[in-house]
Formats: sequence, C-alpha cells, structure tokens
Amino acid sequence: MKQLDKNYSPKEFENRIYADWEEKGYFRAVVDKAKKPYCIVIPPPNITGQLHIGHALDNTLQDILIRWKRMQGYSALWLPGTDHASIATEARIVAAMKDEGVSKDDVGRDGFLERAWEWKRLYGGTIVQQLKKLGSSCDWERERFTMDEGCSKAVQKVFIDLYNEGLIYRGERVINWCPVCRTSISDIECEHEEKDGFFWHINYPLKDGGGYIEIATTRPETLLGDTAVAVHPNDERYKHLIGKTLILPLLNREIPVIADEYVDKEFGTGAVKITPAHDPNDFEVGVRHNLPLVNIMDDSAVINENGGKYAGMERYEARKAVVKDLEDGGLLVKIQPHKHNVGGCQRCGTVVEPRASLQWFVSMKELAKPAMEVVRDGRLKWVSKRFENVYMQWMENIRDWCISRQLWWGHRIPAYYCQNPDCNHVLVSDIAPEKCPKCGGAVIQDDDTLDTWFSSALWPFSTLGFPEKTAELEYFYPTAVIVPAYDIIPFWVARMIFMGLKFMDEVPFHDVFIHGLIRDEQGRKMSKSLGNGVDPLDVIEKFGADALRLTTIYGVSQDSDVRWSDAKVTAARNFANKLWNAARYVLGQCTINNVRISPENLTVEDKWILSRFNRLVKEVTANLDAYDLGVAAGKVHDFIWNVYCDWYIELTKPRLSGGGCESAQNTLMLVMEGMLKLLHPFMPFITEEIWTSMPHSENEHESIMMSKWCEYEPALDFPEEESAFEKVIELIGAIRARRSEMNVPPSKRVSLKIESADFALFKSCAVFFERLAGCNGQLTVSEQLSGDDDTVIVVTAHARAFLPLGELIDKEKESARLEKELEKAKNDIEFINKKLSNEGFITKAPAAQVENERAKLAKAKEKLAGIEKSLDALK
RNA sequence: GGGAGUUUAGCUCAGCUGGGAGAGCAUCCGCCUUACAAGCGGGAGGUCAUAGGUUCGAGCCCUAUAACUCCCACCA
Repeated sequence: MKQLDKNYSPKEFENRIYADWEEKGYFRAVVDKAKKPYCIVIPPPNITGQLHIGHALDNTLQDILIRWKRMQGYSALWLPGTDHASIATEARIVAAMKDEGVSKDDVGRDGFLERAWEWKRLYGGTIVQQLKKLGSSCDWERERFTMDEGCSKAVQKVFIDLYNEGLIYRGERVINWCPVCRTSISDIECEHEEKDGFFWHINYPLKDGGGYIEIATTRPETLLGDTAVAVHPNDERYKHLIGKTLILPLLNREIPVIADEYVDKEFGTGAVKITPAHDPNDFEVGVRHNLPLVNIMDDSAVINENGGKYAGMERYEARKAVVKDLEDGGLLVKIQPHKHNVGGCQRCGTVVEPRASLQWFVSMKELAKPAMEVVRDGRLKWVSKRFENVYMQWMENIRDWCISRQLWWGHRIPAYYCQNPDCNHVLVSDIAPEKCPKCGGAVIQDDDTLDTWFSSALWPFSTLGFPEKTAELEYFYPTAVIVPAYDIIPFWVARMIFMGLKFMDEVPFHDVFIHGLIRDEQGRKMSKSLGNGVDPLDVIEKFGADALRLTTIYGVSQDSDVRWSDAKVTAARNFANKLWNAARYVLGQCTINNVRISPENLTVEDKWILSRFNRLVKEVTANLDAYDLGVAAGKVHDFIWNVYCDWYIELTKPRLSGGGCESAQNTLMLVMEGMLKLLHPFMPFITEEIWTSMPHSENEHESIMMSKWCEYEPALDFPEEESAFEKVIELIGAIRARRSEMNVPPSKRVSLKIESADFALFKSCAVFFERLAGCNGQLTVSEQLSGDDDTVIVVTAHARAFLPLGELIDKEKESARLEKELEKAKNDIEFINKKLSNEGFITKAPAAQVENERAKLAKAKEKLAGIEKSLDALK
C-alpha cells in the first residue's frame, strides 16, 4: 500500500492515473445483456478546436454522469469523436495555403483534400488529448470522426433516402451568402444584429414622363438588380400608376409598377423596389409576378456584368458610386438615418448577401412534426422547461434547411447531372454512375458538399454503426442523454431529434440536459478578441483537473450561465487539499486491513456519522437522478468538510490517541470510502489516488472508478442517536461561541458543569467537552444543578452549561446578555403562540405543520426556563 | 415586433411541492489546538428590484412596473 505524499500536488498523479485507467481498459464499454445500457455520445468538438472552458464544463457534466452510471453497474458508454467542421477547417487550410502562396484553384479539389486530410492527421487529435487531461472516461477505442467511412456511409444513405422520399430537393432560392467564406449558409448560421444604417430615398422616373415614384432602400446598390417597383393595390397614392412603366435609374432599364399585398402602405414611401435575386421577400414577389431574376454579384460580392458600369466594384464601393451618381442625376431625394437588422456570417462576421442560387434543401415541415410530438407525449424529456420552449418554438416556425455548401471539405453531395442538354437527368446515388442511365451521356457529380451539421445530426446512430444493424446500435440506441450548451439547440439537438426519429424510428436520446455558458468575471462571453478566455490547460497545470472540474459545475444550476473566477478555482483546490489531508491523517491512524462494521461496538458519535452519511447517499443519488449535479457536488463537499472533517475526525481523536480503537477506525474508513465514492464522479483523480492508498474489504474493486456506487443501508440508520448527538454538538457550539465572545483563549481550560435531562448522554460525551469546548477534564453532569456566583451559564433547549470564569465575569454585562436572550426567547414563544392561536392556521394548515410548531414551542419554552433560572441565580 | 430569463449579504450564487432567509469569497475578532494557515473557532452584514393581489401564512403563486441579459422575426 503506497503512502500519500505530504502535499496535495495533483500534477504528480493525474496523468499517471489516467494512463493506468486507459491501460487497464476501464473506459471500454461493451454490449452486455446482463447489464443495462447507458450511453452518451459526445458533442463532437471541431478538429480545428482547442479545448476551452466550455468544453471543460460540457465534458465534466458528461463524465460525471458516465462515471456515476458505470459505478451503478450500467454498461456505460461514452462515445467520443470529432467533427470535420467543414467551413472552419476549410478556412484554416485556405489560410495556411495562402501563406505558401497557393490558392484552392491552384491545387485543385483532390490536392486540396489531400492537404485537408493531412491537416486533420496532424492537428485533429489535439483536442482529444486535451479531453483526456480532464479525466474524461470516454471509450477511446470507439472514437469516431464525422467523415470516417461509417459516418460517410450514413450520410449518403440518409441523403439518398430523403431525396427519394422528396424530403430533400434542389431549387433556386434566395439564400444567405457569405462573400468571404464564399459559400451559402443556412438561416441559423446567419446572426442578425441591429446596426445604424441609412434609408436612401430615390426617385424612379415614369417612362411617360409623368413624374416619379419615390422608393426607400437600405441597400441602394441592389437597384442594379431591380426588376419592378411594387405598391399596395389599395394605395390611393399609387393606384393610378399600377401597370405603368418606370425607367430604372442609372441602367435605364424599363421595369413595371406592380401591385402586391406584401407592401406595407405605412412603411417608407409605400413603394418598394423589387430585387428578386437579392431579397427573399422580393423573390417571392418575383415568383408571383413572373419577374426576371437579375443577379448582380459574384461569389465575393463584387458587382458582375449585370451591373453595367459598376461591374468589378466591391458591393460597398458600388453603393457609394450608385449613391453619388443618383445624386448627380438629381434622383436622390434624401438620406435618413435608419436602424435595421443586418445578418452576419456566424463564422467570420461578414455581412451576408442574400442571393438567389440553386441549392439543396431539406424540406422540414413533415420532419418537424414527430420531433415535436415526442416532446409532447413525454418520450423525450427536456430537463429544462425553458429550453424545451426554445426548441418547440423553433420547431413550430421551422423553415427549409439549406444543406449545400460551396466547399470542398465535407461530404460531397451524391448527385450526378447528365451533361446532355436534351436530357439533363439528375441521378442521386451512392455509386457514381459512369454515364447517364437515361441517355448514356456524360455525367458529372455535384461540386458541393453538405452542411457540417448534416452529419452531426446523425451522430447518435451513425457512431453506433448505422446504416448497418449492429449489436451496438441495437443495445445502446436510444442513448440516455445528450449534454450540449444551449447555443446549439437548433443546430444540433433539434436536428438529431428529427433525424433519429426518421431513420431509427426512435428518439436519439431520452433526456436533453442543457447547460449554460461559462462567462468571465464581468459576465462577458469569453472570446479571443476580448482576450478574456480562460485556458483550461493552464488551470489544470496550476490547480489540477479535479479543481477545474469542481469549479465548472459547482453552483451550476441547470440553465443559467456561470461566471468564472480564480477565487472559485482556488476554493475548489482548497477543498481537494482538505480532503487530501483528512485522508492522509485517517489512513495513518487506521492500521486495519479489512474495513468492517460491528454495530454492537459503535458509539453514539459513530452512529451519528453513519446515519448522516446514509442520508447523504440517498440525497446525492436523488440529485444526480434529477440532473442537479451542482447540488449533489455541493452536498458531498459540505459533508466532507463540515461534518466529517470538522466534527467526526475530531470526535475520534480521543479514542485513537488512547491506543487505537477498531470501531472508530472502521467507521472512519467506511465513511471515507463512501465519501470518496460519492465524490469520484466529480473529482476522479484525487479520489482514485486516495482509494488506491487505503485498505478495503475483499469485495471492493482495486479502482474506485470500477467500484460500486453507495447504497442506503438500513442497518446503518440510527435516527435516535443522530438526533441525540446533535444536542451535544449544539451545546459544544454554544459554549465555544460564549467563550469566543468573552475573549477566553482556547488555551484557558476550565471545569464544566452540565445540567440536562439527557445527563447520561452528556456524561458519555465528556471527553468531547474537553477536546472541543475547553473543559479541563473536571466535568460534572447532573439532572439538577444550581449556578455559582462566578459562573457563566450557557443555555440550549436541552441543556445548561456552567463555566467558572469568575475573574472574567462582569455581572452586569452577563445579566444584560441574559436579559437579551430572555427577550429573544420570549419573542420566539410569542411568535409561535401567535401562530398557534390563529384559528385559520390551526384549521387550514396541514396537521404535521401544526405539530411541528407545537414542538418548536415546547423547545422554546424549555430554553426560556433555562434562561430564567440562570438569571435568578445571578441575582 | 414577438418570446424567454434574471433581479436575495460588499462580490459570486443556493433556497426542493408556500410554514420565521443560506453557503463560498471578502470583512472583523481570537487561534501555528500533534491531518490541513490552501487551516481552526467565533462574529458582523439582507424592508429577498418596486407596487398591488391571492392565502391562516409569500423570497417562493398571480398581476403590473423598472433595470439588466438572451433568443427568435424579411418591414423594404
């Protein structure tokens, strides 16, 4: 048996322990019909990612659940993996190539993918190594990647099936285009922000020379793509102009005035320029009125040949030029400041350009229905009602999902187009056709790849073997719970739900356990640009992974954000240190080989701690069941520090210094074992290090992570002794407080007399008053005592204690103090009496409550009597 | 424009289905008491955002108001 070092230094053992667990295969979870399955799939971190504090929280929560369930005897699989993160990774590779002076086009698609895979090989594992530092007990042998062979097969199968059912379609729509990433993005990847802009009022002249129609726009450059001006059909101001022709300024193209209900008469000038290729609403109007689409920009938002003389200008440059030319031409009426929402690319922040283009979409309405149904009928439970609402609201208002991306890194869309202009056949297939099955013409594959989130949506089943019907899929699906932050509910959680239901006919997970974000001390989001990010690896280096873990979840309530502070980590580390020292002491004292409890030898304080521990087991397990992980951790923490260390260890010292005592040793060790188990999911390293340094009973596993979770033991429940001993604690506390108030130094030891109806109890606890209440060993306990002139009297509801502190007593002060206590006691009684004499309370409050108040009254009366007696004696 | 959340001690936050307000840090007092000064003992500090209401009883339930935060939404 090894000995614990004098100092708690997690660096000395965390890595060693993790390597040992891994080597022994403790993380492995297998299909075992004798056990119940419990599976969590990790939210796959991006291969471009570095571990940040959010991952630390996310993974700590999952590891707690997995370790707890493993200890409870489940076959607990935590399935790890990484995400290819198409857009982020591609940007990274492009940037790296730029340093070399080459572009995507220079190296070509194959060359690019070669580089990407190489990049993945070199850096994709970084984050995995970092997760290990946290103590994550993932089954690494099952590690997956969203672009590995199996996941890619799943993606193909799902795409093809949805296409064949008509749930995936290709069509021309106005989508969000990022001119920097040069790809389409979905609606949720477009983040709206209110910005200060302008309203440019422009006159569009009528062809017949009969004046102008004034329109207002926030994006004047889109004028180049206008194909109509719309007014409301009932707008008296414009009714007579409907059907007339306008001359589009600058380009001198003829466009019609049309009538459409979409126009709001009250807003702007009541006349709207219609740019079907660059505005989703205008697009709809265009469809209704059969207007031509004029796309005026290229991939990087540079004006194209449709923009006349503005061709080649960047969009904002073009805006300036257009405005200037309008002004010069006398068509600019006015410029008004105007706040409006601008969409930005989630990844790079660039203002997105709405742009009509041919893309692939998932038709959402039908898929969303069952995804809402399972929440309503309880098959899928959101731990947080609040986020259930977010989810439901999002699902109810769902729109079709644009899934094609103009990127190379990702799952290539398995669609093939016949090049024969007379055929134009589209084939969607997992096998690349050599020629068009219809006309025999040449075919080419779609250039685009799929949205990263498309493969993430399949993660709970693709990682378990889908589309194959594997034993793992059969056993572990549906998984138990998913543990993401709230910011990816629409991106990931929602999509896994409808995909799971569609392809597995079953929810992907039973519970959704959403957590908040970790913010900095001022409550700001951590970000690179602010430089306020906390690097978890630094924290581990300084304080240890256990302290980091405890910090992230301590005080985490289910859905709110948490503030990070160094003070919190320090507190967590100090707690680890406390436990370390307690264990070092207890292990040194307890020289037994086999922990065993013999109830007949137990003292009242042994029974007290066992009973308290028993209750702790019940509560902590219930808290974990309810996903109140922070509460559970808090209870274990408080028990270890405030009950076990502050009281029980001290209480055993007399017996241990008296030459060893088996029942004390056994109780100390048994409770230590149990506390370590309860703490293990939260702080795996320190608990293991202590565990492997202590003796256990034969049936315990050599590793704490594989040992059995504590259960409530009826044989170790001692409610009577528990409440009896609380009386002793109460009196010790009261004596301490009095001595402290009177500035009596701990070194000053005095004799003590105790008066109580429970005199036998207090007599049996004499030694504790010596040890913990400054008694010099001369203790008298009796049912009936009278105070001397020079005694200080301490009163609790169950006892009075007399301390001969004659020289320190100021009789007047003492009497004033007692008067004050008397006053308080009287107030208490009056308060309770008032309640009990209130007829409404007696008749309407539950009986137990009334009984409770009566007991409180009795206790208060006893205390009052004690104080009165003491006052009399003083006089 | 809709919707959600927050508001409790100087700071960070608990407070379960309503029954006389809690912790940690900070602060103050006293202690190197043979596991731990990263510690031990003790204390001070709160009209639970505001105003109404329901109730025998409200930090908790209802209504309104204010401040802060977030999500969703195409008013050009």
